[in-house]
Amino acid sequence: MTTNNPAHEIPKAYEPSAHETDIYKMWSDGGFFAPDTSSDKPPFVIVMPPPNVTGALHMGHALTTALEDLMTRWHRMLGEPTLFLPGADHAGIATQVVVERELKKEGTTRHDLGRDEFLKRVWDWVEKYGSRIYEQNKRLGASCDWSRRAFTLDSGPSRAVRQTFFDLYQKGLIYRGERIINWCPSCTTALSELEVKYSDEDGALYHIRYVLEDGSGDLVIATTRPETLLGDTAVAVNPDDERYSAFIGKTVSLPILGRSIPVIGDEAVETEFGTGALKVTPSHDPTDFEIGERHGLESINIMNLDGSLNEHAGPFAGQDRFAARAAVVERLREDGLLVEVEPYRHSVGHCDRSGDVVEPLVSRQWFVKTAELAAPAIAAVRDRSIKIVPERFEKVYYNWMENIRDWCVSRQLWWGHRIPVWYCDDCEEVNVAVDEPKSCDACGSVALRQDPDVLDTWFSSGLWTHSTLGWPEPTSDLERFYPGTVMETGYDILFFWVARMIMLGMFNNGGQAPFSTVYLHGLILDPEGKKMSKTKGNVTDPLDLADAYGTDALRFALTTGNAPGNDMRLNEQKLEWARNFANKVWNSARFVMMNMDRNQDALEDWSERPTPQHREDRWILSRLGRVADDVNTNMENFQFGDAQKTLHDFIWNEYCDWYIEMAKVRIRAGDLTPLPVLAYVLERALRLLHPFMPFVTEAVWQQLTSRLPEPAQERLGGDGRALIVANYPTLEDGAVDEKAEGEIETVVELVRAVRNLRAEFRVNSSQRIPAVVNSPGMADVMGEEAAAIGALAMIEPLTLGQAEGDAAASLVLKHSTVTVPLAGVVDIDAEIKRLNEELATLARGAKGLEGRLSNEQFLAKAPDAVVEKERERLASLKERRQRVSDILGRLGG
RNA sequence: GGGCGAUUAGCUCAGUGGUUAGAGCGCUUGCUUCACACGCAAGAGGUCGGAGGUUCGAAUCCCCCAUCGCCCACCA
Repeated sequence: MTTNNPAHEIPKAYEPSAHETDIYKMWSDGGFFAPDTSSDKPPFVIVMPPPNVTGALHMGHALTTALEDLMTRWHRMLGEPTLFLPGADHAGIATQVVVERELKKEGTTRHDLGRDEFLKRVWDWVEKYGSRIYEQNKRLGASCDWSRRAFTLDSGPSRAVRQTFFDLYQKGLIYRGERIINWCPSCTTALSELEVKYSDEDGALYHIRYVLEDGSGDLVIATTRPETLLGDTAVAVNPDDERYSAFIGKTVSLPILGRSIPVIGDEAVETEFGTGALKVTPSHDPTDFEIGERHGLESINIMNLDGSLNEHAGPFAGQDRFAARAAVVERLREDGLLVEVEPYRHSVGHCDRSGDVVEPLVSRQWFVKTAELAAPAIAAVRDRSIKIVPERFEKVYYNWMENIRDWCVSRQLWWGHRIPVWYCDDCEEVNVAVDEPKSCDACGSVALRQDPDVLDTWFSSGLWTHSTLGWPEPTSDLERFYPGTVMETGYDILFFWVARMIMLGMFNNGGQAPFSTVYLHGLILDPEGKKMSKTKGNVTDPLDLADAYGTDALRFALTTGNAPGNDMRLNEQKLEWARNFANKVWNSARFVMMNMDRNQDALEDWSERPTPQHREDRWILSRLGRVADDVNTNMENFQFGDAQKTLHDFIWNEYCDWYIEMAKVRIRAGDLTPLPVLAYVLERALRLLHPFMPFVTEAVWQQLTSRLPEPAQERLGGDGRALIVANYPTLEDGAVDEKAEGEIETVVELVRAVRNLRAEFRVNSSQRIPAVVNSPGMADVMGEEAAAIGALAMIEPLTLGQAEGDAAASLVLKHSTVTVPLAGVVDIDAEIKRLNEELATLARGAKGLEGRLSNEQFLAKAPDAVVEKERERLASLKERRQRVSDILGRLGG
């Protein structure tokens, strides 16, 4: 990092790559990322959603990191101990699939390797690639406490998993049962409801005839999965359906297999759908499973775990499910039992990971009883102990939580937390324990076998807010940093993760919610508004963008200009806009430092608010104070986009376009009093901007503050003399001066008016013109600012007073009238026309206001302040109208 | 079948009751002004998706409708 270069040697454009690495190292070496544990202030804690350990950083991660880091940095600068805790998730299925794919290339499988050898391979993989995601987050400037980084399979979080399982079991909230679950034949594991994604697909509705055994007729059923008829154990009709009520109690012969199955009546059957008769396959359909339970039907599983049919499928045993479907249909056709094949679009479930079609089937799995856990989690949001931003997601949360179903947590995988259950071979006792038991609790036998399955990845993720802090041990971190402050993540994992964290966090911590605010961000979409996905090939790598535009630009672009929870399209223009802003900051500093270096002798200590020498100084200081106040308010309300927009506009439009330009006029005239104000306001602006653009602000700040005497440097930057730990500005750092604000507003209006006239009359940009400013109430202001106005509007000479002569163009402003005598340039007729138009506009405005002010209802019901404001507006409009008609009179219009 | 969101300038988006609705990009015009062409200055461009209602006052609140997107839901 170059901190002491003379300003004229500073490059004209900000080059992110020349600074980012060094600055990050400086922060890291300085120890600024770790929370100050000596502080008495309540800490700010944000636990990073752990990315998949095998994954690469995508746009969603970049957004998460940008948002979490800006919150963290703001709180750090407020002097709060801040903990931004990073980590990674073992991501059960995802990781296992990746390694299995590797094995396949080598021509082997995990089964060939065996469990231990396979797990070794996965760990090797994690060793090799697991730190990639951390490095990527560092490139984004994440001010995480890396000394506390956690991995879900670390011993601490693993113990937390076993302890939670044990506690849930003790309270009867976890059980093992035979239930219908979603099975992925590719991953050969059970899935939870959430891991199944449904999509509408074209298929067929097969109408199949089931013949009554007493020869009295037949029933036609409709199904989308004809192969499952091999597992049918009944045919059901609605008991109120007159077409079929006579059949209830009879038996039909199951096509192909010829088994005798009963016709039953059940309310669940919709008379309207299909033929009104339903084949019942309790083993392979959730509705059928329930019907089976109600009627005590046998449940015949016809499928192997790889999706092929098993011995119960008779002639189709061994065939894959889709081949079997075709074969069954063919056989039905041959048997004359296929009545109709109706094209049919219906919803098909796919595995979230493999994309394979999911099969519902009955299987023995572990389930978490969620209703009891959900109740306090719902209450926590209702009583506002947890606030969801934006609020509309609370409704979504309630809806899901209030209809929550038991959570299948066992997975038939090898990579993950193995279920802490040991079965006794001798007495069949189920031993649930935190640590591996030596012998069976019931009979003392040592013939124990641990459950081969692992837990759903989201089970350990659900403990993340406290397992990372040492729970169940009563560590000082747990004591100090639980509950956390904000949980920031995408709305797409509200159910997967947030809901479960709230449930398990409260369960494990005596009902204490794991965080007080949930901030949900939207999705980053491609420029066409499409979701980014690998298969679509429209994925942009955030680090490529960071390379091209700088990390600050990427972060700024991702977090500005959209509201919480809304999706955002990202395009190059937006990144350019953000990059340009970083460059603007860089160059404004370059200007200030060049002037400081040039006038070193005159430079005073500007580390504290300088005494304003001029109206402009009072104005920019006042604006600084207001902006600081606005930004802090927006931050408190999680309106990050607004905070950044406010800063962008202040720095660019007010500080650069007006204050610097006005200051130039004085500096050129040899008045150096703007220098301390320029430096001070820039320094405070850098602090304000730091959470959003950490690198460029730190780079500039280091160079700027190196131009202060040592003691002042200390005072500015805290112990470390780094912006990252400087205090965040407040209203007091400026000083609201409404008078100065109003007066400069008038000056700005005047300068703009003259520029406008110049452009309209196509006055050569280098030609200075004369102007007369008539501003009775503001004469002293105009006098004092005359030099600046003259320079900025290219006026020469600037005369105060009443204009004379008629070959002139005039603009009537709020507090002044400016007249530019441009003999030979101004077309008087056109000028009269223009003024008449303006008169009409003013008259229209006045008429509207008069109407409103003569409305009794308005006077009676609107607040006094509003009425008063309208009166003032009307008076001002009338006064301006008078001035315009005076000018018209002079011109003879 | 429910629910949510979006619909505002050519494009991408801010803006939740109080002047004449804002920004960036793009566009037009003029600037090699000693911080910045990743720049400066001036400008054009909108009946805020449609209809109705509440209100002194509606882009903003309510009702209905339309289009697009997302989420949830066991109709085989």
